[in-house]
Amino acid sequence: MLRLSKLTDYAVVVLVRLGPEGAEPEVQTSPGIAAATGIPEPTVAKVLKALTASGLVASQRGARGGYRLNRPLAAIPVADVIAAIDGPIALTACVEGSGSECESRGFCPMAGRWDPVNAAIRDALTGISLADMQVAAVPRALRAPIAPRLHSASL
Amino acid sequence: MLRLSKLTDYAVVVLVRLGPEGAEPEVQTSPGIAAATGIPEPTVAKVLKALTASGLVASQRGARGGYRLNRPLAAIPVADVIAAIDGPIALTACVEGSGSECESRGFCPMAGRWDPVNAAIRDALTGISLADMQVAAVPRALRAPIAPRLHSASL
DNA sequence: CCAAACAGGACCTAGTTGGTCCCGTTAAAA
DNA sequence: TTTTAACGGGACCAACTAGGTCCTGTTTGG
Repeated sequence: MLRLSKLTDYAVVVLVRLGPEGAEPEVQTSPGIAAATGIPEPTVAKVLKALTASGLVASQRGARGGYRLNRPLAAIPVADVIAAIDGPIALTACVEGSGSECESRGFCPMAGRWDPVNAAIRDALTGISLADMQVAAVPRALRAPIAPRLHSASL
Repeated sequence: MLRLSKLTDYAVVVLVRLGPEGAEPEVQTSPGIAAATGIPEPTVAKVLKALTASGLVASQRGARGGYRLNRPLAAIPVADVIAAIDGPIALTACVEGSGSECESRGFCPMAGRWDPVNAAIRDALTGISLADMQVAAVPRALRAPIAPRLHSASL
C-alpha cells in the first residue's frame, strides 16, 4: 500500500525535533535526539547521516558537535525528505537496479506509462512542507494516552 | 522509493488489455491475456481475482467464461487499481496490522501527521485514469526494440 | 591527552512480496 | 449426461528488501 520506509518516518520526526524549539538553530546531538524522541540511537544516527549527505542538515564533528537544520522546516518539502532517505521519488514496479532490460522487451506495454502518475505524486509531495506536517500533528493532550492510533492513516 | 507492487503494474497491463480493442467489452480468458501480455498465467489469474473481488472487472465462470471490464478505462482512476491490489492508499510507516499500540505511545510526535500527505497523494492518484496512462505509453514503434528503458521512471 | 560525537561501513535478522500450485465449482458444448 | 474449459479461493515456498545493530576510524573541544 504505497509503503513509505520507516526510516523516512523517523527522518520527519528527527527533522521536526531539530526545528526551532527556541528561535536560533541549536545544535543537537544524535544521542540527545534519540533520548528525546524515543528512537534508538543507532537508528537516529543512521537517519541523520543520510540527511547530512543530502544536505538537509549540517553536521559539526568533534566534541560538542551535533546537527542543525540547513533550512527552516517550512522550506523543506516532504519530497526532499523522502528523496533523501528512500532515493528518487518514483512509483516503481519493475525491479530497478537490475540493469538488465525488460524481459518482455518487444511488446512491454508499460514503458513510460507511469510517468504522469509519478509527476502527479511528485507535485503533491513537493507542495507539503515539514512545517505543514508539524501543524497537522494532533496536539499531544488530545491523543489517547494508552493504546492510541497507529501512525498510518488510511485514505 | 515509494514502491508500487509489481502486481499493481500487472493489473494496469491486464486492465488496459481488457479495454476495448474493438468496441464492445469482449470477454477474455485468463490464459488468453497471459499469452497476449507475456505475464505468466498464474500471476494473471491472481491479479484478475483481486480485480474481480474489488469490482473493477466482472467474471463469467464455466466454459467460455472469462473477464470483462465493468467500467470503461476512462472511468477507472489509478487509485482504484492500487487500492484493489495493494489495499487502501496510505503512506504507512508504522507496521500496521500489528494491532498493538505504538511503543512510544505517550509522546509519539507522528500521530496523524501524514494525513495531509496521504490526502494529497490520493487526490493525485484519483485524477489519473487508466485511459490517461494508456495514451501516455510510448507508441510501440518508437521504442527501442532491444534493450529499452525500464518500466519505472524517476522524477 | 582525553573524551565526545560524527563518518562510514559491514552485517544479521525478519518480514513482505512475488510467484506457483492444487483442488473445488460453475457452466457451456458435445 | 458427460466432458471440458474456465473461474474461485486458498495454501505454500522462496527470494528479496529493509530495519536495525555494531564496529572502527576521524575530528575537535576541553
